[in-house]
Amino acid sequence: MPDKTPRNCDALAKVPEATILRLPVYLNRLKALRARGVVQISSRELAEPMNIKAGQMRHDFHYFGNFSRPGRPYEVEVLIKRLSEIMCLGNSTPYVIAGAGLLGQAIANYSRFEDDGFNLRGIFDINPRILGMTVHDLPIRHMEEMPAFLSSEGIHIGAIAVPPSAAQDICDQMVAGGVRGIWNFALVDLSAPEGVVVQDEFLSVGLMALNYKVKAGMRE
Amino acid sequence: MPDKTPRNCDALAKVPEATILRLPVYLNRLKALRARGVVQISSRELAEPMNIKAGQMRHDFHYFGNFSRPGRPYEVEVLIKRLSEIMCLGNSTPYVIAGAGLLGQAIANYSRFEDDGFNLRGIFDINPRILGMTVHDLPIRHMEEMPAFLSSEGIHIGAIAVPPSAAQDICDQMVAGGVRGIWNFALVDLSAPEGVVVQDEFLSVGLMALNYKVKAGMRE
DNA sequence: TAGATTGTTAATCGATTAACAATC
DNA sequence: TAGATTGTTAATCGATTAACAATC
Repeated sequence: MPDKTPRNCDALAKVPEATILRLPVYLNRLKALRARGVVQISSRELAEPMNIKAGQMRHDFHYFGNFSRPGRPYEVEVLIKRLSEIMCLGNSTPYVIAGAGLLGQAIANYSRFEDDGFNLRGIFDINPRILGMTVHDLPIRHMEEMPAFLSSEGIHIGAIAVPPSAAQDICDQMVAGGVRGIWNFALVDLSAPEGVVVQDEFLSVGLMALNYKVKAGMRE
Repeated sequence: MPDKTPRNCDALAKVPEATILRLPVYLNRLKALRARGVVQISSRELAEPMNIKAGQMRHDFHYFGNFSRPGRPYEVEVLIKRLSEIMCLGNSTPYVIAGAGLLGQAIANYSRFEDDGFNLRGIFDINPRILGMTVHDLPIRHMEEMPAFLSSEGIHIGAIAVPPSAAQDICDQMVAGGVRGIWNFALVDLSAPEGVVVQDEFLSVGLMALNYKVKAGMRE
């Protein structure tokens, strides 16, 4: 069985968006299983607790070559390694947070991101009362320092956790500092130049969708 | 032009999941426009800043009848009203938060949810050092009180912002208290009985997907 | 009228599911 | 062998896009 392209981060092209969004879910689950001491697992045992069909998961894997051999279960460790490569989580990825309010601090202290290969390098705000205070072992710096900081540290990912009214300005500053990916928690549609990825994390969308499904379900 | 079904919350059935997830995005945008004093707007002006095609948005609207008349632009106020009805955001919806850490507090203080018709009624934790402290004008109560509180207040929606190891237990308690929709921030796959909706809000999925898109894009 | 807009259907595109050969 | 599993393709299903009639 000849090994198919693509092994790792060289993938892309025809990999569906929907698959890309499921890979992190698989990875999370696999890490939880590894922590419980699970070494081998079948596609059914892996997929079904996530409410995903085993065949769909195998189909997703198939975009990236072979993860096992027919008849043999998956090795948890192998899957974690392969999926981490595919998701480009190999070397530590530095990022910053703009906004040191409760949400910014919650993100900063969410240690799980570090297990996944992300490394918080700076957190910024404009509130003089909290400047210099420490969050997750980092001093809160003034927002004015951010663009130069981003350039000198070579950081390409930034999270925006500021009020909507300030978000576009912060976005522009991040882009000026060389950021290529913006994780946006502010409830505004940011405009960013071609080549900069904006990933919206609109929490109220999830809450509204949940509410809809609950109320729709209660009528049936 | 006879008015089509369904006017409001009676929709469902054949409305695609993808459409349901876009309605809150439209609603957010419309509220921002209203705040800026915009009264009328065309589908193009409304959709394109959200990176959504005007035709797709009209197609989405079409599941719920007519929002304007051919040749006439949309009235911002009318759209907000109609979309709010469709999303069942009419009367205030009570909810609770389990976990009063940074993330739980961030959710509690995210005032936007109130504009959207949600009403935080309780926040629970087990850490004795923070019990009784006030978050968003509510005392932090002990988790043991939660099921009875949920029943007596008739609350159907709960957010889980506790460590993954505690999440399934909290989920079970919420279900016991009558919750029908769980907004899950803990990185575990919860199992809940038929009829209970679990909406996962796995932040690390968004960060990993962003990282992938950035690194994939940088190679091209 | 001429240009622009919404409502609506048909055509295209993409994602999921089903099925099964190859393998253990 | 018999039963179970992965890899892989084809068939189905659902969502997006294109196109245009009706209307202003």
